[in-house]
Amino acid sequence: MDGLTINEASETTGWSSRMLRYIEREGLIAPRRSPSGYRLYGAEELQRLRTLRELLSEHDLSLGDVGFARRLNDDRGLHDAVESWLEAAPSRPADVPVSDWLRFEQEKHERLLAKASEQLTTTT
Amino acid sequence: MDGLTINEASETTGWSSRMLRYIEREGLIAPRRSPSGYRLYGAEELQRLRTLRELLSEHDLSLGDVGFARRLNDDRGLHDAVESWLEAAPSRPADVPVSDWLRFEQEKHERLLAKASEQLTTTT
DNA sequence: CAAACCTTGACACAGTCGTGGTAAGGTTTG
DNA sequence: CAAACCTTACCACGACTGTGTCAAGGTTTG
Repeated sequence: MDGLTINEASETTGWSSRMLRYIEREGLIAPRRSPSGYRLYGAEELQRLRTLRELLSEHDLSLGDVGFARRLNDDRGLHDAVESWLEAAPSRPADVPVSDWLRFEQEKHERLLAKASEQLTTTT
Repeated sequence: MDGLTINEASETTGWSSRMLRYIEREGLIAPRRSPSGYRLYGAEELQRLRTLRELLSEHDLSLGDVGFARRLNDDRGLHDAVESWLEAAPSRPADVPVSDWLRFEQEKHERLLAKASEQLTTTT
């Protein structure tokens, strides 16, 4: 029997058995099965389970995020569609120079100040 | 005034003004602002808003998914981290040949059948 | 065969997502 | 200045996430 059962894997990885099944359903880590259907986690899966925990906490990701990244890797069509949409234009469009953007906040501030002093002086 | 205000953009894109603000907060489409802070949507943004709708429905994605894809594009460190985790091992490890995997269900089925007939014949 | 595992499926529950609405307050323009 | 916009911030609410627990039933092994 070369492989840990789900509860053994749970102990060495820190993931609850419930979460191990959940992770599998998300398509992230699917251990092989014994002839009777028991999950058998090998050294490789155990390592990946540990690094998965780090990946999530260090970059503030959800399991769904990683699952989506996997979809992007597996499905070229999806990857290209998303990629082309993203590249179609940056979130701050090219025709809006950074200077304008940065100036926005400042102008707003100035206007508010101007308005304020106006109202202080020209009390209608 | 070259640009539609949020409600005008809402009418031509189908997104509610509420969602346009939400989409902006997700980092997907940030229109430039008038000096007083009004959002001004240009032709490019309007087009992207329409294609965004298609992207989501055709590939069954969420706004969060696209936002995450954007993070992957913008943050090389994140991209590499996720990528290396994914490449570390396929969800169906190499040491589990497809044939084994496929055979699993069948064997399970056979075992169940065998068990059933056993119990029918050797009634304890 | 009984104890101690494993499996899938279902109920539960707090938290976040996607959406709408409302409130309090600037902006624009007749 | 009043109507009709816009802004941000908050409450609401169903649906999905992440997680636990329990139930009904197979597997393994002393």
